[in-house]
Amino acid sequence: MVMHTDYDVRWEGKIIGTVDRKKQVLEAASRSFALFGYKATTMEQVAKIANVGKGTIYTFFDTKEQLFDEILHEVISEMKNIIQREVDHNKPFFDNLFRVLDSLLEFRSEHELLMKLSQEVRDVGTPQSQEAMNQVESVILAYIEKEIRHAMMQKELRDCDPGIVSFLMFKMYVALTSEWNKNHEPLTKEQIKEHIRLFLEDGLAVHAS
Amino acid sequence: MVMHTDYDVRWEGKIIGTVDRKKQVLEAASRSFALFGYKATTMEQVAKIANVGKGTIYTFFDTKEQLFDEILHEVISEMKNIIQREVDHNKPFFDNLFRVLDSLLEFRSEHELLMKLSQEVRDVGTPQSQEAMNQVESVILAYIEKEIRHAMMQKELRDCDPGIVSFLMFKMYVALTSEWNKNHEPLTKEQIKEHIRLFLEDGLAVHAS
DNA sequence: GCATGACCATAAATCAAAATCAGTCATAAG
DNA sequence: CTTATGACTGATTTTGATTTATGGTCATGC
Repeated sequence: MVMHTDYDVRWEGKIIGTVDRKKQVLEAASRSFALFGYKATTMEQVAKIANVGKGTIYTFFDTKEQLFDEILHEVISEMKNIIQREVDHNKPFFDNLFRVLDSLLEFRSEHELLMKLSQEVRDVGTPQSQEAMNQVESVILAYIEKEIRHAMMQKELRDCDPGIVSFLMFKMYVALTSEWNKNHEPLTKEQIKEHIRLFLEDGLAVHAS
Repeated sequence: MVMHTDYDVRWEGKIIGTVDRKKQVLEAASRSFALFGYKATTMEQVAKIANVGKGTIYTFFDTKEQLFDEILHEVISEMKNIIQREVDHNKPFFDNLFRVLDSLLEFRSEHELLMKLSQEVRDVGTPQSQEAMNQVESVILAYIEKEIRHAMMQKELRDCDPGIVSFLMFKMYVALTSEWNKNHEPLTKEQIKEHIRLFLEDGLAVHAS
């Protein structure tokens, strides 16, 4: 069954546009979740922003949680697209890694939602935001792990446990991009990349040569 | 002014022992803080365990916080001792690092208190436990940073920013010893050391040789 | 036929009463 | 006399009863 979501907008009898109510709702909810987090976003507020009656939202989404999930999966999907776009298996592992990091750091809209959700996890511990962050984390970890396996096969990386190493790489990234900022001036993108290179690519020790 | 803390314990007129009330209080409080955390430890409880009146505690310590601080500084001091005992500047940096890690992981009593406090930070966010963990963290960071500077001078380590690198090493350690356990089976001490070696000493990349 | 907002049940915020606890001090013990 | 003590106090936290807010429904009207 296909549901109508488009309606003509008329003025003096003439069609001057169409309005996709579902899209309106999704956009309003996106902005609200990114701005206020999951808990502080109310369905009435979303309806107001979307210029729709509250009941209308429930013709598209069964619950608040489903609406949130749809938006979250959009974000995750967008992240996967970025990754796929940037990864080129003809190029070296570290090239791909840094290009993906760069691109991910660019995407404001994704970042705003994720930052707000991780703040909500710290401050109130909303289960839905907790769960959302877990999902995002596991998507990222799965990508890194896959790439590590590939690079290991290509003998670009040493033999290692991809699960543990991907976990460590992710934690390192989070440490540099967000935990460091709690007590220090934020690092530049260049500093972040340089330190990831130092640990992953070169190693810290001076080797006999 | 010197305060009495020792008293003779007599039986049928004969001295059969002495009791150091301050030591009793410190021991009781140590166990209680490690078992229940800062907030859930009450002064009355400490008095009960120590077999003293509540008022007696206040002849040695002005406040609950001061009592806690004294115990915390004992722990920190013990950690510094361990470090000093294990570090030998004639040996390589990574040797020292791993020996210190080993010894720190042994010390049950220290670990119990610190684990309880970090749980308290997550679960209730008691300011005193927050502050305590910050102090411990900065002691550890200061040690790592000092050792990194020394190793850099000895040309054992590459040129790097000691502040950022010590921060990353610490975060890596925490990731391996405690964050990993939230979703996986704990790693063995050997696995932990092996991965720290992989990242810090060797680097992950296969280098042309 | 579809959007809507008043409506309902439940979950969250509020607030006052009750309980707890850090810290004091008058008294007891030695 | 000196020191230990636990009943006491005021401030803070917990509790639970009441109010408010919110997710979700549905009868109405456009």
